[in-house]
Order: sequence, then structure tokens, then C-alpha cells
Amino acid sequence: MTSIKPVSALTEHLGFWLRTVSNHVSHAFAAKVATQGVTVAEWVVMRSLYGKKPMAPSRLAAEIGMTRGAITKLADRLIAKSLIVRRSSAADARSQTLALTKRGTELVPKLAELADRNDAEFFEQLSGDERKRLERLLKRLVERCQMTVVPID
Amino acid sequence: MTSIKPVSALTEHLGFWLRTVSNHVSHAFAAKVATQGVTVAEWVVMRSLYGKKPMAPSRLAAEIGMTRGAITKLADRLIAKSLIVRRSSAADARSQTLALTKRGTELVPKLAELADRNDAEFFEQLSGDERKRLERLLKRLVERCQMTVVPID
DNA sequence: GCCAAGTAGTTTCCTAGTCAACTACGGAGA
DNA sequence: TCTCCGTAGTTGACTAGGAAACTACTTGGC
Repeated sequence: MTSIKPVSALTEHLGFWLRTVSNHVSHAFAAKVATQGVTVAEWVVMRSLYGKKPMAPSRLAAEIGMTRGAITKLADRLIAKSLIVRRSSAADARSQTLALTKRGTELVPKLAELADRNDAEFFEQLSGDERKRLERLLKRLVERCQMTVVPID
Repeated sequence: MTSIKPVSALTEHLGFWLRTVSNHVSHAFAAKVATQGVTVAEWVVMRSLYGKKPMAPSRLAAEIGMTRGAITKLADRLIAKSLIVRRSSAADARSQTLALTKRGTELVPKLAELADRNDAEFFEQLSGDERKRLERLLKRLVERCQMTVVPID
């Protein structure tokens, strides 16, 4: 018989609680943006393009921490929905730029509103003071652990 | 020309920072358990079976917040690695149980050790006091928002 | 005892990523 | 100028999960 050593429970790790909360918040947000026909990753891309000059897919990939392959497919989907356009560069035939369409540009504020509401929905369970503290702790971890890149999944 | 209204940045939401930290911690953990040939989801299943009586897949699904379909496939993978066994119930031909094999049982403490180390690696960036505070804030959110289920993805 | 409804698990189709191979282009050196 | 290397983007194979249809079995009502 194999002996059962006492090992730490899943719930003894801070990472567990972090993941629990993060997933709930993200799922709720995913459901909200889904009503506008977009995914969270698509929102991140759109927000990243908003109010900026047309941007190379590879730059976008680096900024939001996805592979170039993923950006190709994500861009295809957004183009299919007429939310962005892809243009190839005149100067360098290898490279392209992505930019929001009028429709895409108009959608961003609506999605931002949903993001605001989602955040409020969860974090208004905390006092203003607690929210500040949570933010400070999270940002401290980001800084000290050098978590540089925007999270998608 | 479509006007560019000022909208909130991605980084203005607490959910964003939560997701950033959570994803980094989870990815680092995924890399660690990958050295032992398992995924995070597989670890969660194995830990859930550890030190318990054989358990029905559907029960497991409920506990860890996955669909039954996902558990079927996950169990198939763990069986292929000889880490769990599937047995059909004598009493009810519809139902089965999953249980760790000897090898699976022996692997759990190793994985738990990796989980401990992963948590330490990140959260030792905070003081003991800060860790306590973070934990309290997260658990408060879990409670108030009724986040009942173990997170996987 | 039989049928209807419900339950357990599986399967299929779909989505959305990764990774790595591939194509096409540009640029620098012999 | 040609060649070789690096870079931009695409593609295909693969992974992991969800949703819902499907199969097989049980059970409760008549």
C-alpha cells in the first residue's frame, strides 16, 4: 500500500485564490463582451488599436503577449466582422498594418463601458480602501516579478 | 472621421492586474508540473483524488468546475500515463470511479512540492503581512461574489 | 412488468490558442 | 549582382476545453 503523506491542499496556495477570482472576473467579462459579438482577446486588440496609428501585427503580438500566428487568426476574425482592416505597407511588402474601422472605433467605447461595469460589479464588494490596497499589492507583484506583458488567456 | 472618445485603459481595471498576476503564476506553475509530464488540470484532478476514496467522474467534474466531457478526456490522458485507473461500478452499470494508481499516488507529493515552491517564488516578493492581506482580500471576494468552484483555466 | 423520464459517461463539432515549418521579401557583403 | 541571412506574416498539425447530441442504464409511476 502506498502511504498517503500529508501534502498541501490546493486552497493553501495564494495562486489558487488568485486564479479563482481572476477566472470568475474574466468569465463574467467574456459573457458581457460576447453580447457585442467579440471575445476578450478581440477586445484587447481593439483597445490596443484605439486612438493609435495603424500598427504592425508583430508589434501588436509583442504588446499583448500572443504569438504572431495567433494575431493572424485573430485579425482574420476581426476583419470578417468588419471591425478592423489590414493594409500592406507600401514601403516594405513584407509588412502590414492593422487599424480599426469606423465600426470598430465606434464599438470600443461600448466595450470599455462593459469593462468598467464588470470591474465595478466585482470590486465594489470591497471598500475603496481595500481596492486601493489590492491594486497596490498586485502592482507590486507585477513589478517585482517583472510581469511585463498583457495577459490574454 | 469617427471621434475618439476618451475610454478607460486596459490597465485601469483591477481585473486586468489580477489576470496579469494570475496568468504569470499559473504559467510558471504549468512549466514546473510539465517537467513531471502533467498539466495543471491533471494536477488538480490528481490532488482531488489524493487520500480519498475512488470518485465518480461527474462528482469530480462538479468539484473542479469542468464539464463531464472534459473529465472523460482528462481521465483518458491520466490513464494513458498510468496515473489513475477507471473502474465501473458493480452496483450501477452507468457509473464509474476514478482513483490514483500507485504511481499517481507517489507523484502527488512531488507535484505538491512544486506548487509550494511556485507559490513561494512569487509571493515571497511580499512581506508576510502583505501576503495575509492579499489572501484576506481575495477570500473576501470569493465569498461575497459566491465563486464556488475550483478554477482550472 | 413496462414505459417514460432522468442520470452517467462519451462523442462530435467547434473555438482559440501554441509551435514550428513555410513563403515572400529586404538588405548587406563578396 | 547574386547570395545568404534575417524578418513579416501565414499555415498546418496539435492541444485543451465547452456545448450539445447521443448511448446505455436505472428508476418511478401506472
